Amino acid sequence: MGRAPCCDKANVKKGPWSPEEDAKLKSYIEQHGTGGNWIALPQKIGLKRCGKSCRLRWLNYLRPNIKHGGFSEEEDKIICSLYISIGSRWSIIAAQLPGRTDNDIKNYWNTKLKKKLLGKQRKEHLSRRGKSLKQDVKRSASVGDSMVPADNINQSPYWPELPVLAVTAAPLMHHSSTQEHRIDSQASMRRLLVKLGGRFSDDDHVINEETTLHQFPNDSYSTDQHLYEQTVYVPSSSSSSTMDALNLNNNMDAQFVNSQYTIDEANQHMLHQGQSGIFSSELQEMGYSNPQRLDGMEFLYGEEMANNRAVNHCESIGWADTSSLVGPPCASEYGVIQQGMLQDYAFSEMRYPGGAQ
DNA sequence: AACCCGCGCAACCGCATTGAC
DNA sequence: GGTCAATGCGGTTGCGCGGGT
Repeated sequence: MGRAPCCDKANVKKGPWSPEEDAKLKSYIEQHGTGGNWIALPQKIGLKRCGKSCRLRWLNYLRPNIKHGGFSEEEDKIICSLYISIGSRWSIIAAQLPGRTDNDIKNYWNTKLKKKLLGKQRKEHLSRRGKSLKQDVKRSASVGDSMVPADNINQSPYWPELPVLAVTAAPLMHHSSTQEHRIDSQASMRRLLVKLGGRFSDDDHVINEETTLHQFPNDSYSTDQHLYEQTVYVPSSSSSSTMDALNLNNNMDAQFVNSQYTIDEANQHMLHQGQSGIFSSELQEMGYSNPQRLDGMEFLYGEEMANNRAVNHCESIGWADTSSLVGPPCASEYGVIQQGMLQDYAFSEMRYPGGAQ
């Protein structure tokens, strides 16, 4: 029992749109609007197109103020940051980039940005691999031991130097203001993700975590507002409309869509928690003994992260609760992209061992 | 010149969600 | 509360183009 088709496929034209069709659709919508019914619209204009197709054409191409191509460095960072934060929710990401469509961003990510990241990842890997090898040779020579670097004995051939992340089972409860802020931010991010539709695999733990997170004595609006203010930046230029939207309802999605996400802040939050911990459990499930690998992503996080990671990778992290973030609609995608990158990377290593191309 | 291959992008497909009844 | 149609969304496909052989 299949799904009923949205239109009569036999009488519907498919494929690229002609300029005439574009003109018809554009002029009609500019004059009359969509009429709230995309299905009926093509018949009204006399287009042999599916309503969905018309909608897509309008949204992705004919709509005014659409930008195509030429993504800036800033936009790159926003896309990457949001992808890491919320996964492949392109419509939400697109809402943060005026003039960009979800389709455009999706294509850009799949064809360029992902590769760009992998390129950086690879570069970093090679440079550190070089350094590591030199050190290993030096060490082996001084110890007079086997030529096999001690670090590499238990490692996958394609993952020559992955730091091990120790994931703690419970949030850390330190009392320095920095730590408080850290845990606070972590909980904020987590809650934001939950509100965006994420969920946590260890729902049983969630209860415990909620009671453990003394920073959040209750679930009051003020707390949510606090976390929202922490994680969302409302640009002054559009503050009135955005604030209207915020005041009109408590729908976090709407708030998110109608506001500007503080990318840097979000990154800071995640990075201070050891953001890559998010992936750890899933990667471990996938059989990667050394899941902590974000090489090439450092540019998203800045020098601080790049440096901190080296220091922190053996420490317990306060992001432990979110390390188990899984499941639809977005959380699992962290793992997916990480998995994708890992697989891509491993594959390229198989083809070009040692990075020689 | 012909063919192959990879890339970028527009469009399609089908599932999920929403809203009206 | 259930059903169904419309809409939204993300993944995937297919085509055109340019570069390489």
